[in-house]
Parts: sequence; C-alpha cells; structure tokens
Amino acid sequence: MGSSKTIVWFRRDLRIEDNPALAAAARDGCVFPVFIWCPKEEEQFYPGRVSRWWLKESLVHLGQSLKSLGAELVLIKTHSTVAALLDCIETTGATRVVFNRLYDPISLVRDHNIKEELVELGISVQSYNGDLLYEPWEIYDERGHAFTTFEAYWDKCLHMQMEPVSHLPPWRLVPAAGTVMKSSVEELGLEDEAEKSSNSLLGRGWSPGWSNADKALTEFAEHHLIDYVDCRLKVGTSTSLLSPYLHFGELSVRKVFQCVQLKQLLWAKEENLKGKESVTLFLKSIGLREYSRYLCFNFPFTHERSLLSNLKYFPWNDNQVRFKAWRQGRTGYPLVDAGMRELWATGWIHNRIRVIVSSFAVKVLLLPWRWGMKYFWDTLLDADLESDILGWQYISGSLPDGHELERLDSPEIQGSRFDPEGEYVRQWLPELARMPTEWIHHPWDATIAVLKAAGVELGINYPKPIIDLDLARERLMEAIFKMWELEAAARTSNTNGTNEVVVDNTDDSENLAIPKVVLKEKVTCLTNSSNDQRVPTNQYSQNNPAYRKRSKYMEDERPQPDKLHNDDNVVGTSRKDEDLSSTAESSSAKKQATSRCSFSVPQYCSSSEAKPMQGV
DNA sequence: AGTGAGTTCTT
DNA sequence: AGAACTCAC
Repeated sequence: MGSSKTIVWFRRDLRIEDNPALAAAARDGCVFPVFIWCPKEEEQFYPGRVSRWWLKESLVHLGQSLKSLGAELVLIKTHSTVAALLDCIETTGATRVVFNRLYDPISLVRDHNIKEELVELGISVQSYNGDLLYEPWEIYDERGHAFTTFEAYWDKCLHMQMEPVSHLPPWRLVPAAGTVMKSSVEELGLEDEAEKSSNSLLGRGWSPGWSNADKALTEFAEHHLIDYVDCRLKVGTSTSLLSPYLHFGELSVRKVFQCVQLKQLLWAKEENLKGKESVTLFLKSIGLREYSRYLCFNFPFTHERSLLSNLKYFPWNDNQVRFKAWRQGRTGYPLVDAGMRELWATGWIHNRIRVIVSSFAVKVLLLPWRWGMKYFWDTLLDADLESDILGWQYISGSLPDGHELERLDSPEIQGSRFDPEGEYVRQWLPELARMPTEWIHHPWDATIAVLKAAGVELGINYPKPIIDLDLARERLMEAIFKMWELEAAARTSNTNGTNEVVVDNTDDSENLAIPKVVLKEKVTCLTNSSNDQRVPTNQYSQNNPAYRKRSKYMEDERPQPDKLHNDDNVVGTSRKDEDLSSTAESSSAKKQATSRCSFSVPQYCSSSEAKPMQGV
C-alpha cells in the first residue's frame, strides 16, 4: 500500500461493494470520503421531497459502513462543489480526486468543468464506471453511429463481453486526516421540518442503504424474479422495487446483472420456460436503464427537446388548470386518477401506470411533456432523470421506436385490461369503492340508478371526464396538423433567409441549453475519443418512407411546403441531423424558432396543494 | 388455401 | 392504437 492520499467524491454511488472509485483509492493509500451537497448546482432538477428523504437515509447508512471500515464520511454543504473539493484537498494534502461517472445532462457538464478546474491546478483526477454495464461510448453501430432504437442497442450489448466484477469490499480503509467545514446529515437540509411528518410513513415501506439493497436483490432474485413476467399484466402487483437503490448507486447494476444471469443459467438448464422469459424481461428493463444513460450521453439535449425534431412545432396546451387536475387525480378517468393519487401518496407507481398517466397528460390533455416529466421528477421515490427522459420521450412520440404521436390510448380500455376487477381503482379512489366492476373504468356510462346505489355523484364527489375522449382525439389531430403547418412554414421561411415565422417568447431553454463546445469536450474528457452526434431522421418527415406506411393522415392532408410558397424549390430538404449538425453560431438563429412549448414548468407548491389522500 | 375473429406484443 | 400472430373453420 502506498502513502498517497485520495479524495473519494461520493455522489450517486452510495455503496461499498463494487465501487470502483472507492476501491481504487483504498488500494493506493489513505482515503478521504466526502459527500458534497450543493443545491444550487442541481439547477432546476433539485430533487423532490421523497427522493431527498431516500438520499438522507442512504447517506446515514453509508456513513456507518465507512466508519466500521475505519474512515468517516465527511458531509459538506456548499455553494460550490469545486470549492468544497479544494478545501478537502488543502486540509488533507491529497493529490488525487476519484469519483464514479454520471450521465445526466446536468452532471455531464458540471463534472466536466470540475475535472478541468482541478486538473489545471495540478491535481490528478480519475473517474470510473460505477453506474453501467457498458459505457455509452462502447456501443455503436457498424457505421460508428449511436443507436437510436433500443432493440438494436440492447442486442449489441448482450453480445458484448462483460468484464467480471469483484464483489469484495475493501476490508479496511486508512483515513486521511484533515478538518473541513463539515455538516451533520441534518445540517445538509435534505428534509425540512414540514416534510418530516410526510416522510415518516416512507420508512415503513422502504429501507434505503446499500446493505438493504443487497437484501432486496437477494429477496427479489430468490422469490419474485420467477414471476416477473406476470407483473406486467396487472397494475396492482409490484415489480422488483430495486429502482430507488439503483438510482443512488446503492446497488451495483453489474451485481444485479450477474445475480440474475446465474438464475438464467439455472433455469435454462431446467428448461424452465417461465423463468427464462422472466429473466429476459427483467434484463430488458435493466437494459432500458442503460439505454436511458446512453441517450443522455449521446444526445444530451433530450431533457429539453425531443430526440426526433417532430415535436418542435407542436402546439402544446399550457393549461395550468388541466395540469393541476392531472396532478391531483381529478381528471374523471378512474385509472388515471388512481395512478396519480398513488404517486402522490406513496412516490411509487407501477411502470404500466406511469405509461398510462403520462400518455394521458400528453395525448389527451396536450400538456407539454416536460411539465409531466418535472412532476415525476418531483414526486417519484425512484426519480431518475435519465430514465424519466426516456420514458416521457417514449410516450410522447419523440423516439423512432416509441409510441406514435397520434396514438391515443383509452384509459377505459387500458383499465379493463390491466385492472379488470377494478381493485386498483377502488384502492386509490375510495369514492368509487362501491362502483360495480362493469362501470368502474367508465362511470359516466352508468345509469343514474347504478351511480346512486354506489354513492357516486358525477361532478360532485367524483369528477366528470375532463374532456371527452373522441373530442380529445380530434384535438390531438388538429394539433398535429398545426404542427405540420408550422413546420412547413418554418422550412420555407428558412430557405428564404428569414427566421421570423415561429418565435416562442416563452422559451427559456436558453437557461438549460448545453453549449455545443462543452458537448464536444465532454466526450474527450471522459473517453478521449471523438463522438459523432447525430439525430435520427424525423419519423414524421415527408422524406421518411417509413412514415408514409405508418400514418393514415398523409398525402393530401399534410400541408406541402411548395404549395405554401410556390416560387421556391424547397421540397426535399432533409431535416436529418438538423439539431446538432449546425455550428454554435448558426444554431442561435435556429434557437429562435425552437418550440411552441412553454419550457418553463409552472410553479406548484406540493405542500399547499390539497392532498387528495393520506398514507399508504 | 383463405378468411375472419381473437390474442398478444409494443422502449 | 395497431401490427403481427394464432387458430378454427
């Protein structure tokens, strides 16, 4: 063992086992483990109440583990992470900083800048992969481009060689001495007094912390993994429940993968068909988590713009009354309302419900998907920026392999499929508890007598549908036509040299935008390889033959640019690569014509909002 | 063999 | 919601 001193900068890797940064530091000498809480640098993605509760619990847990290994976890609250790191370096005389990499759009930029500043001061900085099976830059197609469909991506991953992981935790840590302005876990302010009472219930159902994560994994693999295929059929059932642990890195995804693979081998030998299917499906959801990081890394604008540029001109309905009704579970569609109330009360909902309620927000209410995504971020116990970005892009028609933009699922039909007995609805909407199963997912069709017998008065104790579904369908198509019109107009005006057609003054994406320069450097910073940024062909582009096949609303109905502007030969301009092929200079003009979507999410105060329902 | 109804799948 | 599939005639 050497005598070097290393700062181990913990972030979302709150575990001892299979923690490459911690292991590297411990191998070489003395360690100084630190967790730095800097709300300012979280920007608009400051974690919500339940997520912060989890973090707090997990930090206490990690602190105890590190202590038993001989080193103290130093907690620091600061306005500048880099300043805090420099304090640590100064007081300990450390020459090195190590951490495990993160891939969300905020951290990518922040970590890059911090690394650069430290290196400039002569400090050795090393980052490791503690979050993924494969680094995003290891997986490209045969042309060297980033995948934009999941199946091809995951297929490639599954055929890659994975290096074996050592699960041996460091058995002893040699602490580096030093005094900094440290805080107690309370002083970090992860939980204020008003939040404590709401949070106290969380501890009954969840046990954060890396060793609890291990137990949860074992329990899942031994007893529930085999039934994983069934959990997608009904919304009342639970899934692996590992997502919050994975978010904060209390569980190593490599360990999960290996543990599940072991079962896979066993069941393959036994020719256990259900087991094999379950494993495939579970690994696929692990793959989606990987893919979410992959997309964020390769297309780091996806938290503010859709991957396909089709939604750029979509006329969102920035209606705050509707947004509030959705949040509070008062849309009049029982399955949606039940889901939103479970989310509100517990911070966790089944993936299927996530798809249903988010589709409803986007396709029926025409709310900007970023509003919904922000609300999920604020309320989910397992809130995870990358996964939520992927999920919302998937349902809003922004991915080549996601739901189509014009697809609008009926909550009534979804309800009869995934909650056939109505148990889930009854659990979360007590006002409908006595409703007969036949009408539970569409009480508006029930006769007055049936409603009366069930004690339901539509519009009084349970809302009427916020909008009729057929009308919603019409509105959605109108919006799509409008989008095409604006897109066509923008295209003709652009080739004309004017950019005045669609200017959205409500667009504050300026604040979120990641400078192109940083993007380029970010890659070299992490990998020393160059990265070809590409955006896939617009699914809704007139030039995409696949779209012609898929859409029934084509040909004559879609506005033709050359018809709108007949003295110009503008047809055939491909929109491919538009978003990133432009240089920083020319993109400023394009930015003006960004989106019809209001990017600022309206303020809502969760504590002042009437809580529809208490407790679990 | 061809058709239509029912089932299952979808990141 | 819609495509792809199965199965019974």
